[in-house]
Amino acid sequence: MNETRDRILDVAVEVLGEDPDAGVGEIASAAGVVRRTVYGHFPSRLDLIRALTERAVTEMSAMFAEVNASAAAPDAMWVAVVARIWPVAHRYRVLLALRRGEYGAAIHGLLGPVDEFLADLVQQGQDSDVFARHLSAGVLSQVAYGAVFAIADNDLSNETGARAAMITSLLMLGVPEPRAIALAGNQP
Amino acid sequence: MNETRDRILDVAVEVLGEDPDAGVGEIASAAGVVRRTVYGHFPSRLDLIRALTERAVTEMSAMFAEVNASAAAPDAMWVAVVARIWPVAHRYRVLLALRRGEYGAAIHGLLGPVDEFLADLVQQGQDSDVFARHLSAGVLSQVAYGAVFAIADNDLSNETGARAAMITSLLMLGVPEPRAIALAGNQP
DNA sequence: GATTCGTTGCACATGAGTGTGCAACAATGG
DNA sequence: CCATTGTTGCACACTCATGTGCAACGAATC
Repeated sequence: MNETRDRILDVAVEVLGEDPDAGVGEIASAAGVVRRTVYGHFPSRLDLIRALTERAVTEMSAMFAEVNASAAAPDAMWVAVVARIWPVAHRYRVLLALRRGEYGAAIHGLLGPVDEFLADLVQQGQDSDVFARHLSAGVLSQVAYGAVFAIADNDLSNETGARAAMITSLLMLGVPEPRAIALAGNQP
Repeated sequence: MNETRDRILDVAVEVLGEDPDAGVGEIASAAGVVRRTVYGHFPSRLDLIRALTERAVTEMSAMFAEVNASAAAPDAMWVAVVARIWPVAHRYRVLLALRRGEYGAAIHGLLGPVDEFLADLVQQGQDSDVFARHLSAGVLSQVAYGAVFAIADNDLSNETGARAAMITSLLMLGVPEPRAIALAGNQP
């Protein structure tokens, strides 16, 4: 039965979001299960976190593929990405915390595809003069979606928050304010 | 003799910057001292971190007072702040990590003055229509200087990095690109 | 030379988290 | 009814960081 396993993963992302150093015991309790059961599904705490991250990355990669298929302009694609990430951004903020911390190195690799896609998107934007070049595509993409998650963390995650996250990230990508506001107006 | 005590604090900010969960033992070794000695100066690990934070806040507050005395425009003051923070931004990135993690609540209070100053600065900028209002002054200031520290962390902390951090943070504050570039040109 | 002060090197207690082993138990389905 | 499978509830060993106690040691000071 994968039901329990799935519930553990669901709850783990939540608990670890609250406290990235939460123990297996806390996760188990929150999932309404005993610590021993968690070890039945995941040999070690690291395996749990790995499975958790892989799951999130898979989800996001699918979303990226969808957005990529739209073949829109880079800034419009960025807005589409933020719009789709936003509802679960607060949930997945743990990914940002996980790459620092104890298992940082192990997790960093799993997040590779996500980093790549965003860096590519920013690169395309820079190549077509839609995004600015104050920073390299790699760093700029990291900082920009770092800002999105930071806003999701500080602001209440409501509708106006999504707009604010879009506009703020677009601005720091070098998109002029009028166009940023226009793009944030019509979310797909 | 405060010489040892100071060295411990110096080294602690560095070691904790590498790994916010570093133990007292690691800090002691890095300071060329025995674990027991650290406890001689700081009753508990929390006391160490508190002293460390207080020291950093004191330093930054003095800098803020200086910048504030210049009575320049908010965007120019922001540039001045980033210019002065930059040389030690990589060193003080631990402060961003410390408010999450175990002692987050205890540290958060100490950082109050810093948050206040920056929020006030952004608020002034918004009041005088120099900064945009996609976000409240409190959140916007947090996200903006979060971006500065993120850039200091990812980019090599060189001269061009400082410019990039200024421009990026100014952009997300809503400063138009031409003015942002102009402001970043002449660092005091 | 005696004293003070900071440092050192242990030993020790404590607490918390990890991971394992094993027996019992409930539900599911052949 | 029986067998499989997942869960539970211990007990246990292990590691690791924290914090304390105490004797000894070295250097500077009186």
